[in-house]
Amino acid sequence: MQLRRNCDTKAEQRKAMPELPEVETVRRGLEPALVGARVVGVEQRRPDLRFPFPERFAERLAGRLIKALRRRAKYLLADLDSAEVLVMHLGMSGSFRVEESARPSNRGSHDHVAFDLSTGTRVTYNDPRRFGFMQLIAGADLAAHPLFATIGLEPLGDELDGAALARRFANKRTSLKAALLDQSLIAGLGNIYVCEALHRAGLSPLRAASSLAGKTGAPNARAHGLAGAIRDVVAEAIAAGGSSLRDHRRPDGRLGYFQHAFRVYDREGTPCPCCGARVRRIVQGGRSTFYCPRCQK
DNA sequence: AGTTGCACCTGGCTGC
DNA sequence: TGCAGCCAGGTGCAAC
Repeated sequence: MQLRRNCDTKAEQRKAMPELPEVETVRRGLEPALVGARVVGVEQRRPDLRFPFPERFAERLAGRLIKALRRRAKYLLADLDSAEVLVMHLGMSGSFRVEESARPSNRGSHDHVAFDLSTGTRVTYNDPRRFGFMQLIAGADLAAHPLFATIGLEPLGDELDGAALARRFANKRTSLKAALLDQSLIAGLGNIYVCEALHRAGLSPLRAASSLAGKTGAPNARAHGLAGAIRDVVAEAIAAGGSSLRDHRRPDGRLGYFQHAFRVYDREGTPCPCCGARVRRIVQGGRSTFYCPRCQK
């Protein structure tokens, strides 16, 4: 099954970071395989990823029923019948592969964990850069856990609107770009979707985060526009199957490929699709920012 | 306290 | 052709 099509831009060939839409796509792909299944075996091939695996990781998972698979920000949360939650983060290059246990493909050099399920399915986690990690956390402690206690608004659903955005960004001295990347303000956005949302909203990444509210603190048109742009960009990417490109496979084992063109991300020097001006690349906080200097003010 | 910058890690690309 | 060196990025933590 080959889903790769011709790639025409550098971005499509090269970039594939699991931001919220990609993680949600992975969740939806893994859900049918995991939920309702029991873990019958865990093959853990190294002691750590970004962080060490939890103590007695395989032992604590063995025999457990997976009751649900949720997502919070960029985290996948598998609810177990032991009242623990398996928390998984894909880092920058993590991916899952689903196949039959009886006929597993050759072990990849970066296959770090494999879960064998009661259904005869094997789910393998692969992560070349090992920026991902897994944790086991008691369900009752999840909300207060340091990983989740300070996480910001979900861009999906109805909690993110202009007022919430303006409130969160009020008094921030930093740039819109940096504020949008801050997971404690808005959850799940990474470099790609921040660039895209700002372009869509027509706002400069250099603009002060605090400029989304008027003197009274009320959200202005920029706040409403940006909130809408974030929701739209994320929803469209999920609908398109996540912008999962080369080093990010969909959990069914296929290359996650889809029709999705970034308007500015990694398109330095190419014409802005809105006005034709050349897309500019700058560095903010050590990260590339791509934007249109004419459309985005 | 709020903000900035670096380390972690590896594959892929660029330039010699 | 081969190889060294740089770049990408999410997160946590150290340093201003």
